[in-house]
Amino acid sequence: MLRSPVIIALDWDAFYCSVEEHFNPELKKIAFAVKQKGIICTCNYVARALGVKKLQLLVDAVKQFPDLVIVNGEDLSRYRDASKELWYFAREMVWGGKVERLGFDELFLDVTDMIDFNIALLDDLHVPPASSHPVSTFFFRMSKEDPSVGFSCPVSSVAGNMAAGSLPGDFEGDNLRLVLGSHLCHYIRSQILDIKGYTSSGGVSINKTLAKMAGSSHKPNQQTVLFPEFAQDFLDTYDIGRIPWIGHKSKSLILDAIYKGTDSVNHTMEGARDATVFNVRHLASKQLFVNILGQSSGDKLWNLLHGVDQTAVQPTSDMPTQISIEDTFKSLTDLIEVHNVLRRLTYSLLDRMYIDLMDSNGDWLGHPQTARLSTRPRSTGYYGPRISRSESLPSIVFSSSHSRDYIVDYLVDRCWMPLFSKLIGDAKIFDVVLLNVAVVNIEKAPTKSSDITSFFGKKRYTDDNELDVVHRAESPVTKRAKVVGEYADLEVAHFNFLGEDDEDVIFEEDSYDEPCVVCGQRMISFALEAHMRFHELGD
DNA sequence: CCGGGGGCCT
DNA sequence: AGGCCCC
Repeated sequence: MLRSPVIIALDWDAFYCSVEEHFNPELKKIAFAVKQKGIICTCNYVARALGVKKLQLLVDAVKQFPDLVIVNGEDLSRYRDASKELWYFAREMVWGGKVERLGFDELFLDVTDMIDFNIALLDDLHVPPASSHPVSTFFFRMSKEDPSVGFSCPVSSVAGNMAAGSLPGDFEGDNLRLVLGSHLCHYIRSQILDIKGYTSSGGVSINKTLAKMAGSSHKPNQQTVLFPEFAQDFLDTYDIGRIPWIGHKSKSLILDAIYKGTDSVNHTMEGARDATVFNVRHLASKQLFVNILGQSSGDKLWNLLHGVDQTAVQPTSDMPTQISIEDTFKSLTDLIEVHNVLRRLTYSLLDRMYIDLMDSNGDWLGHPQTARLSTRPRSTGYYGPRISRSESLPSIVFSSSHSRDYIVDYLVDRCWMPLFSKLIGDAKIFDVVLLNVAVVNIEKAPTKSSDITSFFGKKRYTDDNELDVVHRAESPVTKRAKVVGEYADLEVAHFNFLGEDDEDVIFEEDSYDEPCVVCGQRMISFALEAHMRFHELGD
């Protein structure tokens, strides 16, 4: 018999607010909201009790709630750091590190292996069906190696809520696995609260979508298990637009297709078209979905309506696939202003690269290959589509021998401004409401920290072939050496750190002037701030 | 009056 | 390069 996966979805409650409360505990007692530009992006539960809404216009909110405290949340650094910290912490507890991050405040945990292992232990105990032994408890092991690591839980009841409030027909097989999953979820949430101080909502089910929806059904600081036998009933009352992965476009296409024959008044009237999962399931078909959404999306969304979601938890990589920084404006028409904004954004972008792409030794873990500039013309509206242009990212970005100011100026003048010209066309007259600078196509640097260092440590550089291998492995650095020419590159710097070949090393002495107070590593001064964040996050 | 990100697919 | 989706 095929066993179902056990998936836990976690969602940090009012995340940006929790982070702000972490920095300023006094906020816990008062109603406050986090704003970005003219919008309330989230608010704490004290404020929600008063009626403050997420995504409410700031002007409306302050008018309606004069005492509402407003915190600016346009700089995401603290939220990103906290998000990473909680993700790392959760990952420690999940075997194989199977944890996927969605946005800053949600995680999917594939705990199937942990459940399998513990179910086997439970079977060995010959515990009879729970109904006949309602008090039987079980020690859930969190470690395969150390039998003392884990927690005690009852196997005769679930932790937290049950979706639709329904007890399953039995507590065996997949149902028992979910019961154990609910206790594991509770334990993980408790650890996160006790040690990190963040409350969360949890969902437990047999796939990502059901787990996520279950978790959303009881908030905040609660959890919900959804047994597969109730999944269809649970889903049927939902509007299809509330199913994760069914967005506005898909919903609209689906409803248009279903109600194609109906009169145009009903078409445009809100609420005239029944969009419940139940209704759509009965009026549409898999074939219809495939026809209007394409094979892969149609198939996927049709399955979702039936509680079927085959997508695996994709462990989130330590390396982001892109890094972007943006700002929005009412109107931007002056090239000098654009230049100034791009300079500011580029400073932040470099910071982000030092934080997310450099290890604590100052070595690059990944090299973005592409620079992308996006904008939004005001002519297509504040919610119109973005347009973008890309080009190869100049390798000077990875140079440790140029000042940060120099790199910023280089990028703005040689990269972003030419791309901006491409975007606005020949007329040179423009009005844009958004600028976004990004580095994408991030290639993983060859793993060097242990392997290559020990290689350098043991070997002399007498074997040309082996040296060749090293050079080829570090091709991004080699490429940079061609551009930089007279300056030393990272490989040379490495030789120097290892006490090799001091004399032909040429780099600005000031560049490596700053020792880290934690580890003593010397590095370029402008990377130190980012470097300290690594220590704070425990690498 | 108009969030700042991020991922995957086509 | 853009479109969809998520938060």
